[in-house]
Amino acid sequence: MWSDHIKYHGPMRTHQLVLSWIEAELSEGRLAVGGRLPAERTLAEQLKVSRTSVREAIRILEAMGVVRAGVGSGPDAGTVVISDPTAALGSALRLHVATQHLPVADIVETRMLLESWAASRASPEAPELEEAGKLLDEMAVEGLDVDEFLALDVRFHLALADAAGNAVVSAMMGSLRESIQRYAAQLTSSLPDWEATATRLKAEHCGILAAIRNGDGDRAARLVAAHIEGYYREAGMGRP
Amino acid sequence: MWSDHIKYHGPMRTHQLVLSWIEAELSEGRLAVGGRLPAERTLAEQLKVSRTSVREAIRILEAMGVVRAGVGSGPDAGTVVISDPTAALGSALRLHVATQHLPVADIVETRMLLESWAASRASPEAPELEEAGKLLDEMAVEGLDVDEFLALDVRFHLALADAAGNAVVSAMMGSLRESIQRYAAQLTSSLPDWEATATRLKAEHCGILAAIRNGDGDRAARLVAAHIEGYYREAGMGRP
DNA sequence: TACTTGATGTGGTCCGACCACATGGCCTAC
DNA sequence: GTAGGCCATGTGGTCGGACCACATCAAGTA
Repeated sequence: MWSDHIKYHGPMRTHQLVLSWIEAELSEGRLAVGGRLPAERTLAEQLKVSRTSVREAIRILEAMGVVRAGVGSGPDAGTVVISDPTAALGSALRLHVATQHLPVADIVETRMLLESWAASRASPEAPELEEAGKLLDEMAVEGLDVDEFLALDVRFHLALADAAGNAVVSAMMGSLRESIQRYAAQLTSSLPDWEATATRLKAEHCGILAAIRNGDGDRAARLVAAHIEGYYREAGMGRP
Repeated sequence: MWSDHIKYHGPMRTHQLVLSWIEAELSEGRLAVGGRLPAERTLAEQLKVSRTSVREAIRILEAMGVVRAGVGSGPDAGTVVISDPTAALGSALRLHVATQHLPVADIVETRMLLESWAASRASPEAPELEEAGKLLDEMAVEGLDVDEFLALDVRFHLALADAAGNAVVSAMMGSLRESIQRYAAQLTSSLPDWEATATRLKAEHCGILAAIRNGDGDRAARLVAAHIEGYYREAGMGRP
């Protein structure tokens, strides 16, 4: 006798009570990013629950990227509210990839979708493009090893995603990259000629950035899609 | 002296050790969906940690939609591995919306992006379209109240997303809807003429489904985008 | 045969203790 | 008067043990 879209959650467990209290505090604005939660022992007493349950709730919030816990005294101590959606989505996706219920191919496809949309929407004047340009300069120097190059590559792509100005898309992009990072590194090691690939990637990066700066979103989107698709194809994904 | 893309995680906390053990078991295939974790007390003894830490790890996995914990004996008891990515993404997004760091407008925009992509990619023969058609029939009957209609509407849209065959996109779609469900319900109550709106929505649903069945993905995508955008505009979002 | 009852094993909750850590103020030595 | 060391305080982190509610199953009983 329950509506379809309202799940029956049984008797609420204690840590969920704590969770909803904190979520309410956030929604009502009594708790904001940068603010601190009451100390665990205090909160336990206030809510008439055990410290154990409070801690379980905080663990969840921490895993969700909503809170950061620090020991000791001073500015870094206590449990403070942060906002890192990428952390939550990233570890969730990684775990579900581990269960083999999220195919890596679907993640790559989703990444192409989000990233080409972002490229087509990015404003030519977005400040993030500055950052992206600087990253390209860093990638251009000689003697970079593979890991360094890849780290810069990640940041370049994230900067492009940020330039579209949609926080949800940015967070999802970041988490997708994170969830398949290990996998991607593995792919890279199987490339026939890394130097050649790196040169090509750099050229494509420049093309993408130029297209965005010229206001040609459609072209940028096409280039991004080709860029990503080409990389994974060259690395031998999908067609074993 | 740590590479850019490898974060230094300080001394690993005990529950994280449990977490990585379980994640490894999943990755190595020793633990799969439907399988059960060792009992909390057993696992604690195996890993030489306290039951508290084991429980914290399990709490996180539960919040991530990776396991389900059940008391008592029998088939529903114990901690069993499931796979519900939507749960994780949904609560994460909802929490971050609460912190006001994820604008609702960005979520709506992302939903439009994902859903129109799904419509353009859906195969005309996808079995999910059967389901979608049945849902349209149910929505056509007279005397449905608003909540019932909305519940069917959600399922219709999710069915379309599933028809594209990308698990990541499906999960993200579901979580986006979940995270703004309360908000959407609030919007709906402010509609000037619900009956008229419902009639229009039903007509647009039929048009979308027909376009997909005809293999006209581009048209379907355009219709979906207009469908969603029109709804939120009519309800007064964005342009106050 | 049908019912009751207890043993067993599960997660759920709570408590009290101790640890490591970081700060701040007090107290001492110079 | 100042500089240094030291301890009180408060934070999260971990642990072990206890008890509860619940569901099943097997043994005993009517």
